[in-house]
Amino acid sequence: MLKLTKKADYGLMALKYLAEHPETAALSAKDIADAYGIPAQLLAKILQQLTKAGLLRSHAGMNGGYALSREAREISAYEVIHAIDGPFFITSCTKGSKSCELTPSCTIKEPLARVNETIAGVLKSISIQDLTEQEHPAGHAQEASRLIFLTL
Amino acid sequence: MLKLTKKADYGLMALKYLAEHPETAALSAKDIADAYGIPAQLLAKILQQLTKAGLLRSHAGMNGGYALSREAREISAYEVIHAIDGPFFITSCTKGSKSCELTPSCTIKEPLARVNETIAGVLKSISIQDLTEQEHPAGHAQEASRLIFLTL
DNA sequence: GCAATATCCGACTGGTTCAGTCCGCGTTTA
DNA sequence: TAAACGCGGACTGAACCAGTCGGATATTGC
Repeated sequence: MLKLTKKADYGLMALKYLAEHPETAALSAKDIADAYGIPAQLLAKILQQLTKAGLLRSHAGMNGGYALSREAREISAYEVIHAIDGPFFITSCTKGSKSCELTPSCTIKEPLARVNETIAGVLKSISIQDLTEQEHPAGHAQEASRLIFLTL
Repeated sequence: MLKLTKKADYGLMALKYLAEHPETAALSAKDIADAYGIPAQLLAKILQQLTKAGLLRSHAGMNGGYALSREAREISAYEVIHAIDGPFFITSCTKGSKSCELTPSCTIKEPLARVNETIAGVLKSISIQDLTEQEHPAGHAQEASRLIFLTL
């Protein structure tokens, strides 16, 4: 449970790959898929979703492909996941669902909603750029999580 | 995506209910299920899992049922979720899986593993007791998440 | 213009997981 | 002894995920 779908994984990998190859004008879905050994057609659909969400710019035709629409530092992991898997909620019933109004049961939801926001905040603080800096050099992400642990 | 299973939800609700009724020696699965309007047989299985995990104490026979095996403050949401849904990982391939060793693809995993730990840390910091204090009175959880947002 | 290379998009399938149910067994107490 | 309760395996239907197929459209190079 609580795991990313493979699609979201692939999406993050693809964006990271694009961030690592800024010199090329555009990379095709097949290029990226081959680099990681993932199904090309599946990745293609994912990249289409990311394009529709405005995270990528696409270009059809020969030598076409995809490129980041913003700087890698300006794209958060949260945006990627959200674009692919849709809005996520830890609570199984979102506000407005009937199942919870009938039974005044879910007093649990309030604290969990706060957890949800916390997780979203963490994901928003991590950029594609952070993913490319696989080594320790005190990126945003690492500092943040260290601080979090100190405060808990 | 990234949502708790209903089972985990039910488990948290049940523990919260038990924490709110410390005077009674034991509550049956049916009692709790009726209180929240959830399927009794399903809840029963969940409570059994929590018992096996050591979070609850069970007592068979008439007037039997379940009771917390520790103080509500000493039981974390993480333990409950872990007991019901098993260990969770954000990354789709855990360490040791073959699919990732073949392709040296997953340089993404390291940062995501850190996110995973962060989330686990947040869940560990929330106790059943915190769930019962639905109002604001500056419980652990709230303070923690406020600090997190400041640091990010 | 034509063919190759791309993105784009809907439909489909097989597999897995989740939610929930059924049923029989062991245990405790009145 | 019978009722109330926990225990645990097996099963079903529904939903979702991963991946594939097929075709339409756009762009480029020759």
